[in-house]
Amino acid sequence: MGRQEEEGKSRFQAPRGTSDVLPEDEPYWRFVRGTAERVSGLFGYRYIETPMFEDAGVWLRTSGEGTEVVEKEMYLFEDRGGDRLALRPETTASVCRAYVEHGMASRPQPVRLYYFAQKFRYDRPQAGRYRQHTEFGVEAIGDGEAAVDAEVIDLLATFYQALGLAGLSLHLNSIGDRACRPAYIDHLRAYYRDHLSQTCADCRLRYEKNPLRLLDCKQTQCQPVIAGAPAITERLCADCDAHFRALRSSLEALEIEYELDPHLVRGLDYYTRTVFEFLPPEEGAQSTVGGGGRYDGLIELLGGRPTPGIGFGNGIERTILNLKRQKALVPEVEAPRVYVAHASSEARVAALRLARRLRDGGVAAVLGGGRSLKAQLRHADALGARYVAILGEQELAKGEVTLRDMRDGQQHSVAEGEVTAAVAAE
RNA sequence: GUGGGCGUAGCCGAGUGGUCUAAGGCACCUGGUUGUGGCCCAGGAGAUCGCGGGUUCGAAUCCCGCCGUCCACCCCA
Repeated sequence: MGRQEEEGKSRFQAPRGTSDVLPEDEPYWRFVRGTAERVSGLFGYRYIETPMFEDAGVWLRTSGEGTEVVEKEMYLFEDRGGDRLALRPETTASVCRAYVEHGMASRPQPVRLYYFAQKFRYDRPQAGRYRQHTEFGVEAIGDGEAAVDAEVIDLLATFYQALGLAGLSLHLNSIGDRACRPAYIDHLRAYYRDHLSQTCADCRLRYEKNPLRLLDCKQTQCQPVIAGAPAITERLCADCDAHFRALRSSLEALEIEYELDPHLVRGLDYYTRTVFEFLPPEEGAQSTVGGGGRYDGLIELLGGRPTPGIGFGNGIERTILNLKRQKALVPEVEAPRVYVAHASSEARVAALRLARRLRDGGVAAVLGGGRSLKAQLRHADALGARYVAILGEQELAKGEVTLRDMRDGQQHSVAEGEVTAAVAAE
């Protein structure tokens, strides 16, 4: 940033990995957000908003030391008072912090929350991956039943359906809990110990730091090793196994198709049992549109009583990317209904007043002027205005307005007081 | 963080060492007489050729660094 200031030459640009949402994209954002709110409401979820930055400990303590998010992707800073803060890299921990802080354990359980939030990660950008992105997410805290897992997945599937996004596939896995995962990891390590020489360099690191990730490696040389690796779903403890079975039968009852993916692992350490992702049909690395899972130990890590929870995050930029790819139709944002033109400078004030009057009547009106009537009509056309109200000497003299219908070019005189009604019809 | 591609007006894009004080299209503005859109016609404005340095008599065109972007890895939404 200092560069531009020092040199005083380059123009400013949005920081790497960030972007501006321009009016052309507004319809998409409006549609996606509106749909998210509507579907969340249908499922009884209430809106929550947490700060964009908080005590870095919220994430340092919960996300896991070996994870990328904590190790190198957080925007960490110290404020003027010396507090160690971080830009929100992940929303679940924030929401859980709020749950604990506001004593939500004393509300009817589970507490169902949804949010629209920006997240920040210092990552190398590419298509579908940004340093700032927006997420629609949901958390159901306080109920460990598999039925809630199914509900959360159903909510996300309903959201996609309402958007008209087709062809997404749901990948599902269970990664066990504190009772059975450590034993599984031991098994996995034992298996890999004999195969490390056949794996890629990254996998040798994963073996040490994040063994579950071994299963997710895409290197071809590692595939045979992965294929022979023990599956966690075959080593779940009785409780986790029962939970996973209950979830699957719930999904089947809801007729939600899923694909069991024993290699599905999520990036944060706090996940337990259920993990899932929705993937679009297209190829590409940055493909996951939405994903989530259960986090039964997270509230405790944040100082609350042991409380189960489950949620998902859905990337809005990726959602919109997919809507565009599928050429989905999204509702257009309405063009102004009336363009108020004035044909003489004497009529300027009258135009101002007419515009005000229209708006008072709930009609969207854009004020023209400052150029020829021809130019104003051209302008009105470019804006897509349905009507042009013309005020000039003639109209002023009679207290009327010439109202032009831009669809067919028909125009007629209307008394000034009747313009709103004339234009509002239909 | 690693490897690679790309970077010419708001957008698309020609031009790859001199004829470039940079083509064309879209968009924008004005006009085509006297108060009227969309088509057409004419005109206009708009370019530090991403930024900085170097090579050369001469660079948008070659080299280096930086920035940005895209692709793959990594990671994830």
